[in-house]
Amino acid sequence: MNISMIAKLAGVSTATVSRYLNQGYVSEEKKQRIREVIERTGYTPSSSAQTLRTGRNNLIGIIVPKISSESVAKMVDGITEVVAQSSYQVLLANTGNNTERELEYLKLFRNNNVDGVVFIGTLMSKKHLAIMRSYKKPIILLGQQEADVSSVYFHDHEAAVLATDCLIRCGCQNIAHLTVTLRDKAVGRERRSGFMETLQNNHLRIHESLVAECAGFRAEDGAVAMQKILDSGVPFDGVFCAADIIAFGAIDCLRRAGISVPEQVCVTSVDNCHMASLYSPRLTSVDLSHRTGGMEAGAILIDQIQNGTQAFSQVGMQCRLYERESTGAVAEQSEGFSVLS
Amino acid sequence: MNISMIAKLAGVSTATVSRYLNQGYVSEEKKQRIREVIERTGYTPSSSAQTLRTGRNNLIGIIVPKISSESVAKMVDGITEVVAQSSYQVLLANTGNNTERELEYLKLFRNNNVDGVVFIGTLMSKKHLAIMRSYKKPIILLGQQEADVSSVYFHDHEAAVLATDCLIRCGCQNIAHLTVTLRDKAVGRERRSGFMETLQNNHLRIHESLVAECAGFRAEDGAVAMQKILDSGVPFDGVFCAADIIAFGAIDCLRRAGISVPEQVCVTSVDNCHMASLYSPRLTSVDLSHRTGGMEAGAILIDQIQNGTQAFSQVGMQCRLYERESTGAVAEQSEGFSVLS
DNA sequence: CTGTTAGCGCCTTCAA
DNA sequence: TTGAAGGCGCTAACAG
Repeated sequence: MNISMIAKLAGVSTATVSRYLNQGYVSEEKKQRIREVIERTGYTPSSSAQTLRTGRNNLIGIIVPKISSESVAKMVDGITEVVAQSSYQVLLANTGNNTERELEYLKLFRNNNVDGVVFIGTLMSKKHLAIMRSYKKPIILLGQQEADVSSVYFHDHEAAVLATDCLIRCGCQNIAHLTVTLRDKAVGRERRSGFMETLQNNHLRIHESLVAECAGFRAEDGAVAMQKILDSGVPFDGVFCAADIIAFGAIDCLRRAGISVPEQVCVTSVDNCHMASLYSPRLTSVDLSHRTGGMEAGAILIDQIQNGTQAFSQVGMQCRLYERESTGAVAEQSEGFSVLS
Repeated sequence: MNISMIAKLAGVSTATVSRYLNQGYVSEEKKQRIREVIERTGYTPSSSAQTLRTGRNNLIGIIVPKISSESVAKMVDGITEVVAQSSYQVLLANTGNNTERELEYLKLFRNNNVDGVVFIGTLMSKKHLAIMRSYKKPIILLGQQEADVSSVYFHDHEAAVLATDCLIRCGCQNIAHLTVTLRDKAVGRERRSGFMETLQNNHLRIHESLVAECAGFRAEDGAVAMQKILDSGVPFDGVFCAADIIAFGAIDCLRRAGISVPEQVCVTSVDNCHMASLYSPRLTSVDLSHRTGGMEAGAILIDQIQNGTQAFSQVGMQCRLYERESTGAVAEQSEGFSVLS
């Protein structure tokens, strides 16, 4: 079933059907006939033919490091929500944290396939930036901020400030930090600098032994790092963790060591993942608006595709602190199980 | 840059270049020349032209209810891993638990776009089944089992048996169950029937007031249902929850009621989500192999596409019980934070 | 082993 | 307002 069949059945030319389908320079009478035939036959134009002819694919590509990461899934959820309201569809490339594959998909998408790309980046190499800066198609970097690349980023530095500040307000004097690799600009560098800066602004000492780098993004990595700090023997009364999952590991480690949260040590982190409000103790954490960030990135991308504006835009998302039990706060009325309280 | 440019530069015909790109009925000498030109120019064939010509799209569609659900994300992760090893790419449709949209995407994919579909279903209506059974293209149902539709499903019934049996082995005599809507065959009907059957086989009484249906898949829904059972006043010493997230809500509710897990009440559930081994108490849960199920579905689909075998295949995934603190078990050596023990 | 050729289905001038 | 016609880039006979 193709356009010429429809044309024949409706007694018009293929050009008229095509106009009907697109712009609409068609008399009311013929419109009726065409509409009727299309409904009766259930005809849908071939997207590959349309693409071949117009060069437009109606496809956007998303490159993610790991779809089974909660924050990544939230961002993708946001993107798909926005995209679903347009005529675009989403091509998903899940690289499994493999940097080489990221580059491959970046190239693959550029050469063919898609009208635009959302790239959820973690470790940005020179190669990544080179490709992105010379990309022929609209591309939005999501979750990281880099010069000369349109990006939707999260306020990692500010989030760390909020989380650290919260510890200080709780009376913590000796604050530890569980960080991640500095090669990750957002989670590593930005959050660490927010932490450092806040301590300095409050004239608190930064003890080297109280900063430990986690080997990865697993709870176990957080527990190992926490243990390392415990082993150092330097006393502390607060811990700022670079991510919730690390905080869970850290709290677990503290529990095993017989240290209670928040009575002896307060804990904060960043991400406000789903379990943060369910864990025991409920975790004080900073929400970065991952889902909204995804929506924003999707909207900007579609706008760039449709208006051909390659203008750089850098958008930072709001972040917000949720104070919970791990810093001694009581659960808010609005969240958790208010039904029961 | 198209195939005829390459042909001209290499001094051969387009057909030869095409053969080089596909089957390869080309002399060694011309192969060399073509390879050289392609590398120099960075040429990639236009996938839309290929699709138009061959009818093959090299695209598979995945329809999911909610990408930000952990189990769904795991399945998608599995699918993408398998698909990445082929020449196919993945089109993701995230319906946001909207049944109408599921049907729309099912049709959209059928009419155009894709060579095959993996459908992660939850609530299967007559319409769903009708469309799937008359689908012109290979389609795999993932996570549910239905007659006349190729499917990769999880052993929900058996998982419930394992989880319930575990409670009985722990000495529980009055076991409650937090279930979900029976319209969800896998999570609702199958898990409930596994629970019922196990009680009967063990000559244990099923008390109506000890079975409560959760309004949804949120921790809060689990907490509300648990509270309803508490309010009934009927004593119980074990709870089997239809899903981990429900169990977290239930445990939270019990904690607020001053009931300790596992000392007074043992808790088990199904999903073995990431937090199950991190929660406090660590949650005894049955793993359904979501990720492996995704890989299986992807592999079967690609096989069906490539071999044209529309033969039905029904594959059930393995399930496995992980006994943890919520039923009084000590953490296994192999999981959790063995580094610290 | 290689080149010529005829479309795949659609959109888009151009002329009417 | 409409129809005729060319061609997007590629593949698969077919003939050599």
